Amino acid sequence: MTVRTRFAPSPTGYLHVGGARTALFSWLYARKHGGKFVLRIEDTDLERSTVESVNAILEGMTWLGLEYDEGPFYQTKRFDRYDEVIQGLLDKGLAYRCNCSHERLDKLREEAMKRKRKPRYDGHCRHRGVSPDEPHVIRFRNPETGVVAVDDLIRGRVIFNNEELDDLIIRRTDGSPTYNLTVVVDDLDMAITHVIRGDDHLNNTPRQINILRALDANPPQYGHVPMILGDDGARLSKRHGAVSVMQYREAGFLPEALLNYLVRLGWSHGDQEIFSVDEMIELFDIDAVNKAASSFNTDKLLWLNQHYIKQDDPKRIAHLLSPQMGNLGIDPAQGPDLVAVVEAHQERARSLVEMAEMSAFCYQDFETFDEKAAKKHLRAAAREPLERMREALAGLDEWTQERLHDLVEQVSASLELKMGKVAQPLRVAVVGRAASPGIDVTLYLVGKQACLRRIDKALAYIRQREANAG
RNA sequence: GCUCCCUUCGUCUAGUGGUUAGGACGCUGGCCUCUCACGCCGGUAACAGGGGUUCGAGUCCCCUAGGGAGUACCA
Repeated sequence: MTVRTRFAPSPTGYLHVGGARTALFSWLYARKHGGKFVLRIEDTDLERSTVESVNAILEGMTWLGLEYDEGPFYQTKRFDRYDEVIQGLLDKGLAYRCNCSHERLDKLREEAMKRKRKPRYDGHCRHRGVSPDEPHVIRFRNPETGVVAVDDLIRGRVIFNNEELDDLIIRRTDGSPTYNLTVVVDDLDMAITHVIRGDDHLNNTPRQINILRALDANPPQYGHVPMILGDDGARLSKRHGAVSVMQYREAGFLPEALLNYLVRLGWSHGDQEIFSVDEMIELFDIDAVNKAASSFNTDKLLWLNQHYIKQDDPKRIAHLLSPQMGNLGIDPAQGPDLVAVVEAHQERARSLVEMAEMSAFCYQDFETFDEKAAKKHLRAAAREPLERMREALAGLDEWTQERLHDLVEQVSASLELKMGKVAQPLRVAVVGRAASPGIDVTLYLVGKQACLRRIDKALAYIRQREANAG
C-alpha cells in the first residue's frame, strides 16, 4: 500500500507556522515512504473562505518548497459527492433529518451545563421522521454504546466512550455539508493512508471513525501533532509578531532555516540540530514527534538562519538580498558588486534584513556618526592618522583589498601606532559606526571617492569638536 | 462544568529502571583579533508536587496541581 498523506487547510487566513509545520511533517512522511502528498482546500465555510487565503497558503507552501503531488482539491466542488454519501447514510438509516430549533438546542446546552454534564444533542429527532419538505439539517446517527479506540501514531491509544459523543450535524439547513463529513469522505476518496494534522482535531477523530465505519470503510492511521505556542507559552497569535510564513520571508529568513527550525520543533533525532531537506526526509519519523506543545523561539530561528546564510552560495544570497536593499531605497546596481558585499557580511548577519542594514554604507553615505563611536574614535588623536590615511588613499592608483591592507599597515607603522588606532577612526569615518567587516574590505567596498569624501567629513567633525572644546 | 490531551534547564530537546541527567539556542567568562561577527575553550540552568511498585524511578502505576484542545447548522 502506498503512503498517501494530505494537508487540508481551510482558507480563512494566511499559512501560519503551526500549519506549515503540520504540512511539513505530512510532506516528510510521504516523501520518506515514497508516497504522495495531497493538497486539499477545506472551503465549505462559504462565509469565511477567500481566494486570497488560498493564494496566500499556496504561496507559503511554494516558498517552503512543500510541493504537492495532487490537488489542490476544493471541497466546494465536491458537494454532489457529499450529497451522494449523505443520501446513502439516510437510506441505510444511519442518518436522519432534524428540525430542532436553535432555541431548543441552546436550551439543551444550557441545561446540560447546569447539570454539570457535557452538552450533547439528545436525539430528539432520531425517530420522528421529519419530512424532507420542511427545513431541516441532517444528523449522523452515532452509536450510543461502546467505545472508539484511536491508535494515534503520536499519542498512542486514546479511548473515547460513545456515550460522550452525540449525533452531529453533517448537512446544514442550507444543504451544505459540514467538516466532519467532508473530511471523512475526502480522506476516503483520496485514499489517504495517514492523516497527520493538528491535535485540535483529536477530539473529532472518534466521530470521524464512526462515520467511516457507517460507510463500511477502514479508518486511516492518525497522527496528531501538538500545537505551537508563542515565546510566552500562550497560543501563537498575531501579538507574537510574525505568525504568517510569508512574514518570515519579508523579515529576511531563508526557507531552509524556517524548515530546519520547524522540523526540530517537536521532533528530534538525537543531538542533531542541522538538517538539510534530504536529511529530514531520510531521518524523519512520525513516532519520534513529541506529544507536548512547544514554544516558538525566534532567537533559535535567527541562529539557524545565520547558519544557512553563512553556508549558502553568496550569489544566491545576493539574489535574495537585492529586494531587501531595495526596501532601503538602495539600487545595488549603483555601487560595488553585491556578491562581494554579501561575502563581506555573510558571517555577520542573522537575517537578510540585518545584512541589508549593515551593508547599506557600501552604497550610500550615512547621515550622522554613531554617537558613541564618534565620541570614542573621532577625537584629536585620530586627526593625524586620518589625514595620513586620506593622503595615502588619494594617491592609491590600484584600489584592491591587498593594497588597502598594506596601506593601513604602513600608515600605522610609520606613526608607530597599533593598527587599531588607525583602523578604528578610519572605520568610523567611513561607515559611521564602530563595526564593519575588515578595514581593507570595508574601504574597498566603499570605493575611493566615497572614502575621501567621508574622511573629510570626519576630519571636519574632529575640527568642530576641537573648536567647541577650545 | 464535562470529555480528551500534555508536563526534563528560560526555550527546543536527549533519555525507553542503575547516567556526574547529555546536546542546542539564549545568557555569560576567556582565547582569537583593526571593530563587529565567525570560530575555539569554559560556565550557568531542569526531571511540576505527592504517594506507591521496585534492591533501585526522569523513566512504570495512582492522585493533585498547572497548561492546552474540544464541547457550533467553524474547520
